[in-house]
Amino acid sequence: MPADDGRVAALDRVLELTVLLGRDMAASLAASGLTVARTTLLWHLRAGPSTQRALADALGVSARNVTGLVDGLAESGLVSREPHPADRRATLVTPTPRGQELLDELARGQAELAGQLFGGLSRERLDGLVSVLDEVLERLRPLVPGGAAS
Amino acid sequence: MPADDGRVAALDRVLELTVLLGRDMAASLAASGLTVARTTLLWHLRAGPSTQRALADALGVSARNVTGLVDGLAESGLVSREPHPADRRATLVTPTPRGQELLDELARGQAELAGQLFGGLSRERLDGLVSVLDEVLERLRPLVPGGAAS
DNA sequence: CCTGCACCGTGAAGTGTCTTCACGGTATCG
DNA sequence: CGATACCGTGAAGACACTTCACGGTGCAGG
Repeated sequence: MPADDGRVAALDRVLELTVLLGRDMAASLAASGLTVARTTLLWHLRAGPSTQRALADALGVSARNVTGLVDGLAESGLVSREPHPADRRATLVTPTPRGQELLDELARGQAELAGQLFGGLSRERLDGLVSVLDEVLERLRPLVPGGAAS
Repeated sequence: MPADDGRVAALDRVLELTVLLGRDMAASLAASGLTVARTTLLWHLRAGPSTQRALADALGVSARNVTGLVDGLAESGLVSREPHPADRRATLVTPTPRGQELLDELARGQAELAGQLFGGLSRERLDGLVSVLDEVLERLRPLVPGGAAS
């Protein structure tokens, strides 16, 4: 069935892309003494401080795991735990000034990577790529538990 | 710079796709009692038996790690270690009949996923996607250490 | 008020994926 | 025959995850 071949070829490209991108991120983060999981948690703090429970839900991991990740980030001086003003059970995780600097740097690195990957593409091809990926994501989301999480 | 926005938007899509696909694979494999790393190793055995050294290079991990992964797969009865006919230092990792069955099943699952993700796309859009991804991969490969590995 | 239940975060224990370093066995080349 | 490079693995350890159990807190309902 030749119709299938094109689809499997596309999936192969996507799979290789995920592998390569994953390695690239892990390597560049490791150069800064970071790990992917901790950085992902920090990244979710751009919008502002957050409860560990909320972070666990957002990342799709157990609350216990968030405790460990925050431990590591706090030890590196990137986030701080502060008491929740209204709920004494919860703790608010907040980026420190150093964490904020790092977040800005991460955003710059992301823009740079985007430029390296998609820099020479015409407007049409780029728009086409985004629209196809949106369509694929729309189909993939319901297949994955917690796919609605951003 | 609005030109940058489109590129970052594309990268966002790719990143979300990575996360979702990773979860989907991990979940469906876990349902079969497998893990991603072990299955990846098994997947590289489709072409035939292989030395652990060769597997380490192909997967981009340390030789020690391959020992552990093969241990797990052997314990599950999916691969077997056999002496290399010409080099008594090396061991050849070979899929067992059960491992072969599993490989066939994995290939079917991959084709099914490709159908679910890209099924309704027109020939043009699918070809466009593959060509854009090939171009992006071409740029990404040199950025990643070991990017030449398949 | 105060009792029961749901919730927040964390200690304990365990699995899986990875690493580096050291070592014994083997191939190979001079 | 001997130096050297290579193959796989033991030992020890880092990190990302999990479930289960427990103490502290919030929030009703009686």
